[in-house]
Parts: sequence; structure tokens; C-alpha cells
Amino acid sequence: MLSGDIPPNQTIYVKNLNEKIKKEELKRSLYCLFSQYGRILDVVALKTPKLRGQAWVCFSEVTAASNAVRQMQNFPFYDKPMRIQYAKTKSDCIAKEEGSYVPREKKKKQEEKAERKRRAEEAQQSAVPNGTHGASNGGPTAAFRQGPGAQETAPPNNILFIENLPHETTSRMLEMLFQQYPGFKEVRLIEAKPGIAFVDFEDDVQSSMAMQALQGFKITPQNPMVINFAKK
DNA sequence: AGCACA
Repeated sequence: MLSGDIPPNQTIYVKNLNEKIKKEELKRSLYCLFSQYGRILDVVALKTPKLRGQAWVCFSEVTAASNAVRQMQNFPFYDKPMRIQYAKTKSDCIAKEEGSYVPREKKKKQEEKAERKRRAEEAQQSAVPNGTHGASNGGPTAAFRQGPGAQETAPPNNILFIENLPHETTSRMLEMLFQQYPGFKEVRLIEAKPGIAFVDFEDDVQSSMAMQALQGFKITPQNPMVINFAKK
């Protein structure tokens, strides 16, 4: 039971979200949580009866979406495990970037459905470049292979791993930076290895938020922080 | 469970 037979898409479809969370907060949190995988172009969430508890997160790269689908699958978010799939159709914000966006006219439901199918087929086409996948019906695994350039992203962890710190960094300095984020517990500088540190948070959601907020933060102009989840 | 963008 992978994610069904939905072809890769720059946009992920997230469901089983906690419906009690207000729309704006939900969108902000999703943005923070997922921006570790790549640039996010848009987050769409609606609270209509049919659409609450679901959201769409649009990435600028399909590979980012793929990593997010795998690594954040079942991630406990506001006390509920997220269920993540590729979106079935191309997001408007993506179409706009490609210049292929055509505003939809209001339609009857029938036509709307046909339109969806058409778009899904388009997505199918563009998701399969010249024969890079072997068995055309071998399930989604082929689409998940990372190219050589793709950087490894560790799965979420309440502990952050910080690199590229100036050797003069003190725990006091790091505390000042990280303690402003909820769930902060402690900073651990590694004496034996200057330039790296671990920062502990209560849980993965809170560590994710701090990571997003402080990613690339420069203690000196030469030292943009590189933050990742610590390996388990 | 539920695939939209207003």
C-alpha cells in the first residue's frame, strides 16, 4: 500500500490533518515543516466541508515532493499522523510558473470531472521523460531513485545537527539563537569537533520549526549555519 | 474519507 498509483507531482496532497487547527496556522506550520525539502511555491488549505483536513503543498522541484512524501509519511502533526500522496493534478501556481496557466471558467460538475482527468493525463506525460524508467508498470519505486545531485535529507528528529559554525562559537551563543523557539531544551557543543553542535527540542515538529527559522543563519559572514536533523 | 487553487 504505497501511495496508490498517482504519478509524481511537484505538489503533495496531505490528508488526515487535524481539523481543529485554524487555516492560517495550518498553512504556516505546513510551510515550516516542509520547507526543509525544498522551495515551496504555495500551500493551499480550505476549510469547506469537503476539503477540510487536507492541504496541498507545492514545491519548485518534483524531487523535493518525492522526499517529502517518503520522509514525512505518517509524521505526527498536531497529534495526527499525516498521510501524504502526490497531488492528482497540476497546481495553478505551477502552471503559472510555466506560463501554461489558463483560468478555469465555472463549469458544471460533469465537465469539471472531465477536466481533472485531462489534467491528470498531462501530468502523467510530463512526469515521464524519455524512457528513464525501466518497467513501465513496476510501481512507483523507479520514480523515487535520487539523482546523484540529490542531497540526503535525514528523517525528522527532535535533535538538530548544526554544522559550519565558527570555531569560536559558544553554547551561550547558540542558546540565544535557539531558545527563542518553542520546545527548546539544550545545546550541546562537541568539544572534540569544533564547528558542530547538537540542539535538542521536545519533539520533531518544534525542531523543524527552529531549523526552518535558523537555516543559513550567519554567526559570521563566512559561516552560514547548516542545519539538519541528527541521525538517529 | 475527502484532490483545489475563487
